Amino acid sequence: MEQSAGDLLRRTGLRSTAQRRAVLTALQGRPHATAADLEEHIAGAEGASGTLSRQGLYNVLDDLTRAHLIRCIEPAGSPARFELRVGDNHHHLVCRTCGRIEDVDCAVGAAPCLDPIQDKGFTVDEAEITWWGQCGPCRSRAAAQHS
Amino acid sequence: MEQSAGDLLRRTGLRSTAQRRAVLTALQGRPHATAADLEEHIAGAEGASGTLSRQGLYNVLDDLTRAHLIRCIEPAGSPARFELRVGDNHHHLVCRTCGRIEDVDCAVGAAPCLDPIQDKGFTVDEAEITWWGQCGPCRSRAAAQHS
DNA sequence: AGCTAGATTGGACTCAGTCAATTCTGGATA
DNA sequence: TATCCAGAATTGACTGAGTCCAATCTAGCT
Repeated sequence: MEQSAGDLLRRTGLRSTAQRRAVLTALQGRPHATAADLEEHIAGAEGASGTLSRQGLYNVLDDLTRAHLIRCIEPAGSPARFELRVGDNHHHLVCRTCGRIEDVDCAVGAAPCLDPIQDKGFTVDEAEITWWGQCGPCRSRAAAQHS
Repeated sequence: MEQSAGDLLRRTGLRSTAQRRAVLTALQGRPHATAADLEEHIAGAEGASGTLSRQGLYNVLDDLTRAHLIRCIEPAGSPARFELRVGDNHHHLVCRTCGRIEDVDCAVGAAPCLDPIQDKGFTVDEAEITWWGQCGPCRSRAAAQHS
């Protein structure tokens, strides 16, 4: 795991540093983590290198994003969130009540929404879709107190 | 215009205050304005009430948003932006280079993207689409210096 | 004209992220 | 395997955007 993160980095021409490996590892099983989530997890991680400065974290996230190893999403009202899934044209469902985020696969290319009806002279390179609503648990909780 | 803003407010059960009327008026012809844009415009407006505190501005924007008189969008990397167009299911094109935002009409209900393929138990009430790319002028400018 | 719930103000504060100068280190080279 | 240096990390001050709270004001009902 550590090894594969290192390979991944080297393959994309980035140096394999403890900090970058730690961020990649922390993101596994922690989809949509915020910078604060990662900072906390890495600081509390047992094992060798358990430190990473705030600035360092932002640098790493920026480097990995530009290398397309991770993706950054910023739903309204939330700090930036990061995920390992890249290049699969997936989108997001966000719960207005608890902020939970779920991935949603979307047909690539075929869906009309991926091509704006009027492109207004823009060269479009990405379509980002966010569905807003309420997740099951929050809906149940709201119904239970039927006020 | 002042009058119609007042009517609009009263019709939705909100008090017609100088500050709220000023914000609604400022938003006409200023689509996708940020809070700072509005603050500056209102402070510099000739006519009677040219003041509005920062907190007041955010309160007004919040009130108007909850009354569905305006809509708030927050493209990644940009402060919140406000617009008068509501309830018409339109979406946005954003230029990665200059930040310009254009409205794009989208087929209501019919487009597959408006219904997530997997809803993961969510009750979805809004689909928000942002197309990212480069606008015509920025593309020309970039091509001109063909570096 | 008076009253009061609702609206606005001012000022301190938080949160997320950035800048700049210095120090450190991965990994290519000799 | 030791050296070197461009790329990476650290520290700490700083900014921008928005929020909190307590005091004051006012739209519009009576």
